Amino acid sequence: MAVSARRGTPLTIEEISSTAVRLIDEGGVEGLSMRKLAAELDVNPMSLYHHVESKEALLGLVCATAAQRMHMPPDDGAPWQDQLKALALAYHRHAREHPALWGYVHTHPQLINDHRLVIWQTLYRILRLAGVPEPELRRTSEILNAFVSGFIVAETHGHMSDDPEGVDRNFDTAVHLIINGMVSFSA
Amino acid sequence: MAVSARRGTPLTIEEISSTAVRLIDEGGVEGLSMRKLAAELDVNPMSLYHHVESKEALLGLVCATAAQRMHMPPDDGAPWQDQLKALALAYHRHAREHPALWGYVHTHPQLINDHRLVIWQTLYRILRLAGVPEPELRRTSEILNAFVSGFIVAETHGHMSDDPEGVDRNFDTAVHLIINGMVSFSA
DNA sequence: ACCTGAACACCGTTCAAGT
DNA sequence: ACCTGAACACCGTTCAAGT
Repeated sequence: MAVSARRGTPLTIEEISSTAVRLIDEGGVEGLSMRKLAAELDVNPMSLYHHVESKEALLGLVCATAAQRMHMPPDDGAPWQDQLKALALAYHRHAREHPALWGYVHTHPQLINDHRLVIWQTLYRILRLAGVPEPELRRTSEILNAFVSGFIVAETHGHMSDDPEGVDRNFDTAVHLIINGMVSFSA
Repeated sequence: MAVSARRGTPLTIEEISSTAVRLIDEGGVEGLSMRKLAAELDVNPMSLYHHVESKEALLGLVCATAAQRMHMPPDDGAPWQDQLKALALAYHRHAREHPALWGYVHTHPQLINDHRLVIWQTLYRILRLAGVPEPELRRTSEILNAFVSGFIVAETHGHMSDDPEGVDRNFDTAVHLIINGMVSFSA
């Protein structure tokens, strides 16, 4: 059988990807090396290159994997303000689970640039509901995404001072600021 | 004279720092290595460690250097909306000069966390003008900074689709959104 | 098909030695 | 005081060889 001498099972991309996600969660993107990942999988470093073209490709895969784990709020018929807030909360929860990965995606946005992704479609739907005209959808969603990402990266990297009145007050303020800005924008 | 065998002059921190800024501008943060920097300075790699404790410390120095080059708009007595926009423009211009460094600072915010820095003091002044109460100044400025940084990182990393009606329309929209949000916030 | 070991060209950094 | 060369423990990746 063409099977590793050190393991019983052959490698799978899922195994590689989810182990990489875990290592990054634990030690940051700069803490991940092909060699450490291979050791964690109990495999020769070079075996990885049979499933992944390069470290950069691996990181792309890892970002895609993490993005798929993000769970979008359904269309529950609520007002757009509430749905936008729910979406922001989904970002927030996901970012807290994978802070290091979030920072990486934010500075390597090619990895999430595909506007067919659910996350963009959800944002489009909510912005339509808010009355944003069709040709402005892309622009507007990119801006909102950048704002929320910026906030979350700052927060997960400790750039947000704690508020004595509650941990999530900064986040609430940020979301309210955006929503208020949108309201007076469409008026 | 205790002078390098390869150069006429001894190294200075300024020389190290500004050369590092240039290398990062040219090839990104991951393109900078101590060895390349030393080669660029025509010096032995180990000489750098006499002026800088580690690569991480060097990057801190580099961020500080770049931040000092950022030129703040003066208090010209204009309405807060205009001054806030002018400040955002200053960010924008600076980010376009050092895009790689901006991404790095944004994910390593310890480097700019000091609220005594001019940039924070300028933001505080404008927010006071906008009627933000004193105990909310820090929170509010952190949020706005995160928004604008998020936008600029997205933009400088190619995450913003081009607008046929003008390059800066996305930026204008973003700034207007924030200002409108602030207006209805204080009302 | 899938895995491996040796090798190459790089890293950051320590340390003892030079002037 | 400032600089250097050799060395150590790491990297990502190529390539020819194994099953």
